[in-house]
Amino acid sequence: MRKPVRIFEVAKEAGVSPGTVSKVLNGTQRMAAATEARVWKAVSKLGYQANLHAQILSTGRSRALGIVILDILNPHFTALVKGSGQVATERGYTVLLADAEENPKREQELIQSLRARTDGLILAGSRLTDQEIACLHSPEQPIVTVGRRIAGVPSVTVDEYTASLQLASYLVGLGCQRILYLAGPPFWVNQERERGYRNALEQAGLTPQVLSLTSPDLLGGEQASALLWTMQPFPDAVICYNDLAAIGLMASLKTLGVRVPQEVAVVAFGNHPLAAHLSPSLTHMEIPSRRLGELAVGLLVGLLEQPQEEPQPVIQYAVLRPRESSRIG
Amino acid sequence: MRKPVRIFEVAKEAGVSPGTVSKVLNGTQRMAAATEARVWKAVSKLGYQANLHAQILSTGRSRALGIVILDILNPHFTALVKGSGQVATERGYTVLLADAEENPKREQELIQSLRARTDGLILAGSRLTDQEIACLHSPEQPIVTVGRRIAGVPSVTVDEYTASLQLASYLVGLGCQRILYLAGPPFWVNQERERGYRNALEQAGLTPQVLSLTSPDLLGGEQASALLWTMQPFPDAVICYNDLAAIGLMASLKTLGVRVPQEVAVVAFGNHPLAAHLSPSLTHMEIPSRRLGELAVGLLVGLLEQPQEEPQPVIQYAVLRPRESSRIG
DNA sequence: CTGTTAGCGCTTTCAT
DNA sequence: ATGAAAGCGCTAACAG
Repeated sequence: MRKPVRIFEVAKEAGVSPGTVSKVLNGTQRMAAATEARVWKAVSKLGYQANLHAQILSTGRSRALGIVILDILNPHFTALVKGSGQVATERGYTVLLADAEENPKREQELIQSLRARTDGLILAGSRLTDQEIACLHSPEQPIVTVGRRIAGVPSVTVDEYTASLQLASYLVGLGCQRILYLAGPPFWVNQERERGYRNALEQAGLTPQVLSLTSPDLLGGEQASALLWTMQPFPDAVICYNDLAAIGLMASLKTLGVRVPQEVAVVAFGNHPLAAHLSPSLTHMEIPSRRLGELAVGLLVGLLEQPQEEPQPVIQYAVLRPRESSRIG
Repeated sequence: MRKPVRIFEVAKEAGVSPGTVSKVLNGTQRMAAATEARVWKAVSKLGYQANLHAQILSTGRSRALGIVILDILNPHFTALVKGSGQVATERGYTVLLADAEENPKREQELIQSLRARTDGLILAGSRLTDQEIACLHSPEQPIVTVGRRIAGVPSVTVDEYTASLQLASYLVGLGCQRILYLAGPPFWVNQERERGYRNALEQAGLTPQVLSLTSPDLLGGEQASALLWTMQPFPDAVICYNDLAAIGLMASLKTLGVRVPQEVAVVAFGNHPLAAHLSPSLTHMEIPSRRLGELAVGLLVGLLEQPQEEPQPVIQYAVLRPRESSRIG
C-alpha cells in the first residue's frame, strides 16, 4: 500500500536538501536551529524512517551485534543472552540472536548470515574448530568467544579449571572416595573441568573415573544412570558436566530407587534457575552466565569502537553453592 | 585488511559483465554453460560473497524473519523458537530473534529494529495493545501473533478456553471443592484461561476464586504462597497461569510445610521440560509451544509468498498430562 | 551553514 | 546469450 517515505521527500517538505536532512537526523553536523526544527517537523509529519539497508550500505556499519548460542533450551545460554541485551542497548546496539541447535553445519550458516548483518559476533558454546573460529575473527568483523580460549581471539571465560578443582575438593572434604565425573562434549570447557577434577583427585590420592554423557542435557543425564547402575563399586559422588545432566540423572536414580545424597551425592556446574527448587536441591558451582553475556558485549563493543587495542582475555569465577544433593553425614 | 571482493572483480576475472555474474549466481537467467562455469570458477577463486545490504536495497527483500519473544527465560518461548528455526531453514529464511524482556517499550524498539531487517515478524507473547499490533501489520510487512487473536492480524493460538475448561473440570472430577485460579497478566491467553475456569466452576456449582500473580514466573509463584496462606478456608486445588509459577508455588508451599497434593493439588498450563522431573511431578495442560513456532513460521512464509490469500487463524489444542501434583485420594 | 555530487554494491530492464 | 546503464535510498566529501 503506502510506500515508505524517502529522505528526498522530507527534504522537499522542509525546503532543504537531502544532505541537510541526513546531517540533522544523524547529528553529523549542526545546522541553524530554524532549519533543524523544520527538518524535524517534516520528519514527524511524514513519519519518515530511514531505510536501514541504504544506511548500512553507505556507512558500512550496522550497529548490530550477533550472538550465536549453542542451544536455546539450555538455561546457561538464555541467561547469557539476558545479560547481553542490557549492555548492548546501553551502548546503542541491537542484538540479533540465533540458535545453533548444537549443529556445527547449521552454526556455520547462521554465522555467515549474522556476520553479513552485524558489526561483530559473539559465539557462545561454539562447536566449530579453533581454526574455523580463528579464521572468522578480523579487526573489521571481530569475534568474541564465550567459554572458549583460542589464540588471537578475544574471549570471556570462567576459570573452569579452578572451579572444577574446588568442586571436586569439596566432595573429597565431605569424605567421598569414589568420585565419578560425567564428562560433556570434548571442547574447552569440558577439558578444563576434567583437568581440574583429575588434579583434585590425584592430590587426594583418589582414582579419577570419567564417563562421557551421551549429550549434555536432561536425556544424557537420564541415560547415564544406566551406566552408573552397572558400576562396581558404585560411586559415592557424581560430578556432572552441567546441571541439566544432573537433573536428568537424579530423576533416573530416583526411579531406580537410589537415594541422593544418602547413597550418592550429585553435583554439577551451572546456574539452572530451578537448582534450588528441586528436591533434593542441587549443589553446584554457579557459573555467572548472565555476567558472561554482559562482559562479552562490553568486550565486543570495545573492539568495535577502539580497534587498535589488543584485548585481554576476560576471566570470571564460579561460586560453590552447597545444597541438599551433597548433604552428607 | 583485505577488502571484500565485489561483483565487478568477479566479472573481470570471468571476462563477463557484472550483470551476467548476478544472473548466474541468482539463477535469474540461464547463460551459456561455458559462461556459467567461468563465473563459478571466478567466484570460488576470489571467494566472492555478495554484499547482503546492497542486495536487499536493490531487491527489497531480505529473506529473513524476525521473532520477538516475551521472555527468553521462559521455556514456553524457547521451545517456540526451536520450532521456528527448523521450518524457517526449510523454507529458505533466516530467523532473527529478539527478547523483549517483558518490557513494552523495549519491545517496540526491537520490533522497529527487526522490522527494518526482515520481511515479516512473529510476535510471541506481545505486551503491546491490540491497536499497536494491528497498526504494525501490513501485506508488505506482515505480522503473525502467537497466543493472541486480533481482528485482521494472522495468528497461531491454542484453544485456551477449552484447555482451561478441561483442566478445571478434571479437578472437579477429582472431588476438589475450593479451586483457586492464580491469574497471569491481563492479555488474551489469561482472559481465555480465566473464562474457561469460571465456566467450569459455575457448571459444577462451585465458586470461582481468582488471585493475580505478581509476575508469571518462579518469583510470582513463590510470592503467591503468602496470599494462599491467609485464605480461609484454604483451597484444595490451585490452577496456575503457567508452570513457572506452579513450580515457585510448590517450592514455597514445601517450605511452609503444606503438602502437595495431599493438602492442596497444584496444576498449571505449560510444557516445562522439568515438569515430569520434579517431586511431586507437575500435572499440566501441555501447550504445544514448539508446534506453535513451526506453524507461525509456516503461516508467515505463506503470507510472504502468497500475499493475496486471506489467512485463517491457526488453532491448536492442549493436552492434559496428569501427574503427581494432582494425585488425590 | 547548506547544496551538489559522487559513490556504497547489487539487480534488472532494455538493447543488442 | 550478454552488456550497458539506471536505479535502490542514504551518507559524506567538497564547494560555495
